[in-house]
Amino acid sequence: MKATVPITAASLKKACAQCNLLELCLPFGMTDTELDRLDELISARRKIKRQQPLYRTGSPFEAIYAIRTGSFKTDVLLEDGREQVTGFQMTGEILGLDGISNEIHSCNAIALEDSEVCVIVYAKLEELAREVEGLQHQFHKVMSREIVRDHGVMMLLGSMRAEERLAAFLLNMSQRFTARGFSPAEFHLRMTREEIGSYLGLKLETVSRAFSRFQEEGLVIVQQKYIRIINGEGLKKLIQHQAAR
Amino acid sequence: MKATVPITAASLKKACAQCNLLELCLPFGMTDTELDRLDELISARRKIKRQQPLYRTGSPFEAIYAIRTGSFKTDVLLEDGREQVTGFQMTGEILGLDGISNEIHSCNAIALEDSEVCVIVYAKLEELAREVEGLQHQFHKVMSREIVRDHGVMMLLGSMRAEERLAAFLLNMSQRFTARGFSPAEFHLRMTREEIGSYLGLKLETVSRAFSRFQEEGLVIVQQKYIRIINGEGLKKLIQHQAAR
DNA sequence: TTCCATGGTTGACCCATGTCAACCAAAAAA
DNA sequence: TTTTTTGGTTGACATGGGTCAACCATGGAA
Repeated sequence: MKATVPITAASLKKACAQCNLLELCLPFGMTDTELDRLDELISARRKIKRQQPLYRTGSPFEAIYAIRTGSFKTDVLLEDGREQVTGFQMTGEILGLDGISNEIHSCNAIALEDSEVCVIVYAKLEELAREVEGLQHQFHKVMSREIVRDHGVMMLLGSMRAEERLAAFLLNMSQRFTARGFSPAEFHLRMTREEIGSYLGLKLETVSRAFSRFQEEGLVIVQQKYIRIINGEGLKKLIQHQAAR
Repeated sequence: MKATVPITAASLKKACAQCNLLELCLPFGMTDTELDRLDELISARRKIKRQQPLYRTGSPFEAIYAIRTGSFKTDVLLEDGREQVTGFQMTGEILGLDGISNEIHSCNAIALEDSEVCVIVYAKLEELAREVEGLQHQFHKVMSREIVRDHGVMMLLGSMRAEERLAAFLLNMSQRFTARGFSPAEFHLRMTREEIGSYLGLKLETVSRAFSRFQEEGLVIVQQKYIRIINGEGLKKLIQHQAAR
């Protein structure tokens, strides 16, 4: 909690109502009158430096977080050091839902770049959700969406081959950048090959080779973390038509 | 909805308060006074025959379900026919949370044996959760637990080798049977090798071979779906000490 | 500017798991 | 009962992706 910046009432007034991430974040779909009530919800903002944790496995759960700027990864570690990246999160997305079940976080959330989050104290969220129907509903949707997303990742990990996984990953990133007003075809990845590999259940060499093959086939242009999608349809076909494994 | 059995007020009065699955199900941890209010929540029960769907991908979402008897699998299908089993559910566990996000179910829920569920109309649940704090809290915990569980499966799929996955699966089943008052060491699996394989991201032959190897090593006794765990510690060690892959 | 550290690429080789096929066992159907 | 179907086991072989190693590129530090 060290880097938490408590914010004056003035600066956070209309925190959500004025935020340009409204459409992507927890308050999506709420009415204006409902939105006004959200001002009570954001108690503070917090800046996290690149590579620093927002929270760690085992730390007590007291808040969830909405990403204002930057991006994160979440991961789970095994005793023997193996790491499984369980997700990459971008602006407007919610972190910390894993903590509700046991009042302890069950994964690490690490900033991929210097980032800022809105701190949503969970007790306050529950309280407000009981009064504001739209907030309750949206919060449930956010949790459900996370479950659906996780099922998609299981599909990736359990049933797809290396190139399909990477193609699905790129299309997913593209779609999320698009939703944030960036180009669907051109973006900078914030994570390393190793982190992509961990997420996709592959070794970094395999990720690197798949990128190279995509480039050879004219599907994308890759320059380290810079990605340009040349043939998005080709990537989609790769996923659909590839033989079962 | 065809097989839904609307139940008379009398028969469902105290539906939850009297249910012996209380400790495993949604109402866990609620106070007695809170529990009394749950009677309004269970609108009907529904019987599902083995192999029949409780709901399907794409069907409109209107309720979640608590399993009273029997068990289910949930799966996601790709256009090309590939199946990913995303989970196996036992008594007291909640099905249908995937539907909240888009008001459409995003997976299939199939009965592994003749089963019965309590139908919890979602609109009613939200309504009641706004009034009954304990219900709200428990519901959030159930969703969060599902997210944490899914992360565990990602760990399995992304970072563990075949035998580790199966060992983790067996230990998980054992633990869940135990929680339901059955033997930790002896149980009947309700799913086929193919379904286990799909869940674990393996082919059924690989599952079968891993079972055989466990048996050779004296860790378990396997007779088709009947499992007897001889050396649970051995299974645990298998997961912890196996070299990274 | 040069140096160093980190991250990325590529090649050669290997092994865990997939594929294909035969056969067996149990349960369901006739 | 016998027959059929479905599910499970096992073997032989193939291959996708892992492992190990060398090298390259980039960006930050000095």
